[in-house]
Amino acid sequence: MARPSVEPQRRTALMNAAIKAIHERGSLEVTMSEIASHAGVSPALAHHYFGGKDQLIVATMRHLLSELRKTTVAELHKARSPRQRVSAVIAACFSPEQFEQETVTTWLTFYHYAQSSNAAARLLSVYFRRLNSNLAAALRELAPEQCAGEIAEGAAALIDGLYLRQGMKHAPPSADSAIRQVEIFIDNALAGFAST
Amino acid sequence: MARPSVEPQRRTALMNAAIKAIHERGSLEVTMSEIASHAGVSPALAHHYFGGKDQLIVATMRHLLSELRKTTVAELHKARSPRQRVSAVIAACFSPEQFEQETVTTWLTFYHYAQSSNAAARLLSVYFRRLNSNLAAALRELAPEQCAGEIAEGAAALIDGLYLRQGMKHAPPSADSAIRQVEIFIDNALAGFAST
Amino acid sequence: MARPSVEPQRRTALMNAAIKAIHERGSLEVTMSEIASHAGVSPALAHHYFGGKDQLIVATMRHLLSELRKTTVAELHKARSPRQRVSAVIAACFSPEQFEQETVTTWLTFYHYAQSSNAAARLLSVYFRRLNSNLAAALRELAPEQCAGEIAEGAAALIDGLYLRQGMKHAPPSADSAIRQVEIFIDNALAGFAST
Amino acid sequence: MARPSVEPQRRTALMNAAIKAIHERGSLEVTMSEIASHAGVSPALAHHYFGGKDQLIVATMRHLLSELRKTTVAELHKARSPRQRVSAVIAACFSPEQFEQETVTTWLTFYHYAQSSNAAARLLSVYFRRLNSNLAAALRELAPEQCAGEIAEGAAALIDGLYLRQGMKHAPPSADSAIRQVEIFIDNALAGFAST
DNA sequence: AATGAATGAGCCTTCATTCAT
DNA sequence: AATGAATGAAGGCTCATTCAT
Repeated sequence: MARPSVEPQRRTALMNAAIKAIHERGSLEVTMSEIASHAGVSPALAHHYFGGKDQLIVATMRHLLSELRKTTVAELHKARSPRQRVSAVIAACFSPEQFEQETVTTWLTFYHYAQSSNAAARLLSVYFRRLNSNLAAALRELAPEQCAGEIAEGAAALIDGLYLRQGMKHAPPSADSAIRQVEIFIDNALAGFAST
Repeated sequence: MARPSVEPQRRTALMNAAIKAIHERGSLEVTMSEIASHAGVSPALAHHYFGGKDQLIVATMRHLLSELRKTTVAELHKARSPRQRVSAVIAACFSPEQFEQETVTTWLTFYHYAQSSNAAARLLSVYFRRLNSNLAAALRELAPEQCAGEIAEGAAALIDGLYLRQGMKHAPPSADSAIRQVEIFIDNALAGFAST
Repeated sequence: MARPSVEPQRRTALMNAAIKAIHERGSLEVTMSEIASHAGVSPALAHHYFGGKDQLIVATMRHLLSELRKTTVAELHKARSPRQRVSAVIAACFSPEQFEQETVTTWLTFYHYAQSSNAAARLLSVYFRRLNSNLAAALRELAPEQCAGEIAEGAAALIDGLYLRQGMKHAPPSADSAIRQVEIFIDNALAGFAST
Repeated sequence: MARPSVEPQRRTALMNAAIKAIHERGSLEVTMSEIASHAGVSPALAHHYFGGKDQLIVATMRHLLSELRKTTVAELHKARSPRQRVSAVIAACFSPEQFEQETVTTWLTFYHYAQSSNAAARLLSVYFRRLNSNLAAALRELAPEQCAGEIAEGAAALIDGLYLRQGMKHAPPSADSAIRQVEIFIDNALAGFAST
């Protein structure tokens, strides 16, 4: 039986180490050494597996993005109505895995990174589109096309804003109140449309 | 008559140069040389006037913040009702001076910087409090204490989210749609409360 | 019967791989990985068989030198007169095996290497002496001791110079014209001595 | 009166330091630190003035080349006949400034460098052309076109070969014997032509 | 016999910062 | 008031080399 390759383990370990390191510094201004030592390996190994710092960062972004996606898919699977599907998307964004301090900080750092890295910008725009289309798809069954799009946009912006503010605080994240804010936003928006 | 010192001019020029440079790079990873040459002076002079890079950055933040404050005060001055005062605060946030591409980019960069700089964090928390209290003060005359606070928080988060998304795009900012989003949010929220 | 060891094959393969790699880079700044992958093996194996990069390089030099020697001996064997022996030595230097692009490049690289490696310098001085004594031995039968030595020295320098210039060009080597240059040199030198 | 800029001084000092350092190591595998400390400055300054290691190396080549050119021009100026012009070119190549140990080593190193650097290759080909045309121009007045070209090529190759061999030795250079070799080569070649 | 995994050491380069003028 | 000159400190990256399997 072939000896199982350690590469995937190392890669995952290094990406998690990157998240930790980024959270500690609060920015991408972390050294490869810092990241590597968080993973208990040498900086050279990080280069070996990722080819460079930028690539490690981007891989980590991709990693986080795919985690979010998995969570979203899982939540959507449980939903039984359009409105529940909206809630599912929101819940995924603020699920414990996504909304813990380290992840939020890293997330915001990536937002920032996207301003100078094309690769990062592309990844984020994928996320933007996905979030938007997930929300809009469900909302279109609850409001006319026009409104659905606008509500989705507002909700997405609100979610980002809540992340951002969460990232600023040094307090542990309170997912519940964040979720409530967005849910109320949706409810009010749908009600506002109906009463027109 | 004493020859007027050029110091204030230089300081302002350098802070504006910093904003430009930060916008170009999309991050604080700009060299002092870059900033200085944007202002047409030597890097050494920037040091002379500000004492260091961090201090120049923080001064620039303060500068931006005070601009926003002035605009807000001016807008509030024109308001004739509580609801108009809410709109005034919103309008100030998205006023042309504040919401042009360069400023938005810089703003986001500062958000990010606050995660690793205490001075920046302090400044931002001042902004947070002020925005929140401005909104809440007006809202308290339109909804009960409890609700007012929550609506203010939501509005603030939404504003930040809209800034953030604006900063990502490479398109020119569209203040109007942003304002509309927030205004509708407020309206819906107030309506939602009323119907309870 | 014992399975024949693969060691000699591997060693030869690695030395040829080194020649190829050196030619491609145009210098000794090739990585062990490059060399090893040219031979289709892992870098670790190259270490295993040679003990280190320097030793692989030196072994490759020795390899090339012994090839040249074989060719020279073969050519000398065919010669039937002193003058033909001179031509034999020259012909060997520019024989197809020796004077192909890859070999020339590698050869020059070794010249360069000799400036910082004692082992390389020793090997090269062996080559120098051998070339010189081969030429001088034949020439002594055509001119007095004194002259023979000087002509041999000149011829050797000329040969090196032609190699050097060949190595610079990116065109395929033209052995014929090189040989002609040296032969004419010899002829003229002998004629020059005679007319004294 | 304007303070005289130290830039030219530093640049020259650094190029000379590079020559020294290269001579010591016998190759371009010298660190910027080594070079800089030979010049008594920090490595950062070398970068400041040259932009990088490669550029410092190429500048040094250019420097050496222009020295050689100056010497050649000066020697040619003293020549009174075609044959003397040939001698002038040869003398320049082996003049004390050019043919001291350090310079020779550096020169050979550059030959080698040209195999992997386009900039270096371009510079060297300029030297080649110049040397060749200087020799050929003078020779054309002493022998027919055809021959002149071939003799010039041979002389150039011989000169390079003598440099190369000088660079190998650890003994001080003996310009005289080198010059004599080339002069005899020329004389014999011209005589050889005449007797045809 | 052979290699994947891992690392230590070292180099180029960048940049904020200082200082003499 | 202003700057050219210079540097120390630090980070990303490469690569020969080692070792357990």
